[in-house]
Amino acid sequence: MKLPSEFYLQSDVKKIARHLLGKILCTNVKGIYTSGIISETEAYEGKTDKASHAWNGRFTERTQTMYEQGGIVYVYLCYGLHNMFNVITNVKDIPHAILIRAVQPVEGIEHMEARKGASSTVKNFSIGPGNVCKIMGIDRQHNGVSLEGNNIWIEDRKIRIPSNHIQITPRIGIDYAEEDTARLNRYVLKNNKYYL
DNA sequence: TTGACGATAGTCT
DNA sequence: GACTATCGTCAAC
Repeated sequence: MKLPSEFYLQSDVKKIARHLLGKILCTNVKGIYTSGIISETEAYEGKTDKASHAWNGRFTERTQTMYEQGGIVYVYLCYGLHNMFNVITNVKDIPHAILIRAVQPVEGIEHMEARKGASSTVKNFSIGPGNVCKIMGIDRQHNGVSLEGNNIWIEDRKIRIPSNHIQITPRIGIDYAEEDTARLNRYVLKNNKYYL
């Protein structure tokens, strides 16, 4: 059921981002198991993408995770308080990443509610990259963790997403990226109450 | 060593 | 719809 490591090694990060829709993101943090269907992703195309932390080959202590081989997790802090969860793809030294922006809660919903301190019926309960991390229990301790391990992984439960249920749009929240802001790298599951 | 700023979310009008 | 909390990172000094 777990996605094989080959899935993350593919070279087309946009294609992977599209195929992640409908997959199940699972976490087991501090003995608590939760899972959700991935319903929104964004692809970041490494060195050639100004919106990426690794643009133009930028390499720092923080971004070194992105240069590892695909199949690991990249988590970092934004605005001083929000964790962002990314899946690293492609082979070593190609810093491709996919930001998970939204999920649809499946298992362990009561634990998600406890983590967030709110009912799952509230608007935006699981929408937005910061919220995804919060309800799934993901934080910066998980940076660099393998998706083949038993803390965070992604399963294929054979949920088929018809291509006409996928909406492709420009990415958001990256106005600083100049011309790359307009790239159509965002994939959203349509007809789904768990998306905006 | 320091300062400017961000792949946001929640709150208040 | 606008406003701001809040701090790790990074690049410049």
